[in-house]
Amino acid sequence: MEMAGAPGRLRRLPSWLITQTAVPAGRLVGEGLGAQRARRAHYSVLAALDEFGPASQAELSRRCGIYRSDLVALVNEMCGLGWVRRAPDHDDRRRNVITITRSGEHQLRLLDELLAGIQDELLAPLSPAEREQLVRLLTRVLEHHGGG
Amino acid sequence: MEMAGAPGRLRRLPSWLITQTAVPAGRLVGEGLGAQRARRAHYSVLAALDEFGPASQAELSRRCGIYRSDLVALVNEMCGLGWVRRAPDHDDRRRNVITITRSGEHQLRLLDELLAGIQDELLAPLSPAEREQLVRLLTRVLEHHGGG
DNA sequence: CGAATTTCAGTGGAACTGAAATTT
DNA sequence: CAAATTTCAGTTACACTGAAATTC
Repeated sequence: MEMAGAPGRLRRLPSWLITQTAVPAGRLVGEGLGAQRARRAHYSVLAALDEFGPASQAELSRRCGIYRSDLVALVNEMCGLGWVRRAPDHDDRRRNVITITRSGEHQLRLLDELLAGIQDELLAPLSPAEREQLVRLLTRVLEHHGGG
Repeated sequence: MEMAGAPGRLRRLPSWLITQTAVPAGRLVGEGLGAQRARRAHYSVLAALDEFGPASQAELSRRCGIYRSDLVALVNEMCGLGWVRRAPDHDDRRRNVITITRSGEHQLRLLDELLAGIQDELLAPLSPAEREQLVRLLTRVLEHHGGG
């Protein structure tokens, strides 16, 4: 929403700046992905499968920071959209093996380009050097809190 | 949750870093405030009332970036906790005037100290100069997207 | 009349918890 | 037996929408 004249206490509070910047970030990404019938978690799973190959839902959970419980419905959706396949793992029958499809790979490339444009929009006021600096700082904060 | 080995596509994506850093930020703030029976929005409203004086709910909505609809329940809670008072505005009978109480001012100071400690925890890996740099970069991004 | 304010009743994605069933 | 995996059934804070009633 449009915010006018927030209190100085908030404007100077790093945690507030981070969560508040996450609002337009999430909105831009959500709108962009939504136009391709996708959400953030979909992209994360596609990226993990593309980078690390077929994986169990538990592994996807760890790689993507998505709860195992939430992954069930997510993989259901992605199967329905034809982006991944779910098959039982015959070596460990507790597991499912999730595999990206051709269609999923195509979707991933498409979302890559879409998201690149969204980064430009989100970080419009920053120079390339400043964008890198922001990425470096956030990466260190995130790694410190169990993200790495 | 614990995340291990996220895909490079995600780790390099600024929008992902921002929304992902917002998770520990929101968790730390939520836990800290929760110990004082407070939430983020409570602090925002107290800060706005302290800095700008008594205000209508619509003004608080604009200042804090909280929807007018959500402010109703919020102010109800804060009245119940004794942090603010709600009174009809006799000059404009559409409005309520929300005023911070002594107890609310005391609570605000308490939350100020609590949140200062949480910033230290959140930004632990960054030097003071780097924290300022992060604040400057995020401020510019936020102002560009209607936050200022 | 149009516009602003308060309020109620919702939706929807996201983060998170607890537990049951199965298998290792 | 303990530990891991999948799945289901929730909860909670948050961002957001739509509309009614009242007043300016």
